[in-house]
Amino acid sequence: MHSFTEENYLKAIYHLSDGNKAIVSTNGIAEITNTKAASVTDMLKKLADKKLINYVKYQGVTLTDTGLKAAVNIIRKHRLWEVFLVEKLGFKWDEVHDIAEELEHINSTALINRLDDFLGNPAADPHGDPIPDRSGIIEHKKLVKISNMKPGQSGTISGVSEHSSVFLKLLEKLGLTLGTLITVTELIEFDGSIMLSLNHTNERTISREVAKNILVML
Amino acid sequence: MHSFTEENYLKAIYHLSDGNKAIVSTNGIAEITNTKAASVTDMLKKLADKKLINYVKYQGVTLTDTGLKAAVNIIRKHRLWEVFLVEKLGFKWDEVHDIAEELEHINSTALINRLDDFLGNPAADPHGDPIPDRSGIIEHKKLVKISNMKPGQSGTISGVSEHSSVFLKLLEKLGLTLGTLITVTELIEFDGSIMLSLNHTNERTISREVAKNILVML
DNA sequence: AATAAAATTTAGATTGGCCTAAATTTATTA
DNA sequence: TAATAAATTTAGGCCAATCTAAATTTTATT
Repeated sequence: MHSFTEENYLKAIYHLSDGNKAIVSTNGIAEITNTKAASVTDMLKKLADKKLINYVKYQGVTLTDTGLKAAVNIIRKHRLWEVFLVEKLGFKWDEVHDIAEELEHINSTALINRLDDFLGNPAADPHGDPIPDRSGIIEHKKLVKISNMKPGQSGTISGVSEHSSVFLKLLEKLGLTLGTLITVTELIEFDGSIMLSLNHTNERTISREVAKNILVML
Repeated sequence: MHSFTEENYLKAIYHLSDGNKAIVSTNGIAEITNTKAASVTDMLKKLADKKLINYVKYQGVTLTDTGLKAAVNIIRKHRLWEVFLVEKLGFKWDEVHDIAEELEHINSTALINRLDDFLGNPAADPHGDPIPDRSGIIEHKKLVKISNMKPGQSGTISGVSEHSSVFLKLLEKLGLTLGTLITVTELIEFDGSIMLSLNHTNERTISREVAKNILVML
């Protein structure tokens, strides 16, 4: 289908446009693909020739319908493989990203659909990100950052917006894993940090930076 | 580690040298890698520079210890993935080769060792080929081609030396799958075809060509 | 042993993906 | 709004992997 590299660009554009068709910049793409802006420009021309993106010189890019479909399919594969790695092979949630990054490029619809069934058609990956179904539809849950919650509000941790291993390990250590019930008890005015209760039993104080990356279902 | 392409060359050399260190020809490699001899020559130089093969111009190549190790590791991955596809995802034995061909290049020792455990450390893949253990040791069973059996001899079908989908589907149709007990009842002198009984119940006549590609444990 | 055939290698080019340095366009700010 | 800064693109090159056509070496055959 598309080359390994093309797929990575499509995925990058998808992520930068927040899963939609927002305009994305050359430098933004360069940053998350670990390449230089000049290389990105080259590739954008190729992707535009293939009608996967709309590209206007100096103005940025958006995904076409075809491009979006392709990107969503890669996301689907990535997330299903992550579920497999955690649920079946016993990896931790902070260990699976790099491996899934490779597996997502395996090209077989039969494989991915069977894998989906084997896993019981999961709705979300180990980080709470929704898994597109085989027709490419994504069920977006309305989640709220802890940093946007008011004192007294409660909810269940249902996602994270930062996937680095250091961050995920920290959450684990703090007991802030998916499914945990939290209540915001206090906002610390001085530095914006936030006090929480976990499952009505433990207390935690987390920095604003951490709070921004934890998503809660109210 | 090594590039996708390098891995495919190593695998090709491995197969052509019968899993050993026999001398392999440029044309032979070109044939199974679907490239031209000139391309092979280029790559052989690179592999020789990296000490993965011993290469003497015009004389052919052999794998070095390092090269053999790398090749065996790819074989291990390929065969474990095949087991996964058949045992866990429900693919048929004639459907898994191409997918495993892609999966074998995924680069993670942790992944493959966990997969091995998840599958119960299988000794052979769905075609009966032995799976190297994590240290690279392969347990070779002494198997005999049906075409080399004498009338009256019995054994259990334990492998095939041809992996094409047409061949495997034929075996399925004939009931000549792994584990089937067969007895050679007669050799037909005219065309070399062979009469068998299956599990002491059914009769089958197979061509010499088919018989050559079925391996039996006596 | 000489010659023809087959196998292999070299020469020279192409394509995909990437780079640096220089040029151009857009955005910012004095 | 003119000048400066930032973002982006172009120009020109590099490397991996491939190819065709021509040259060379080995093998097979008179």
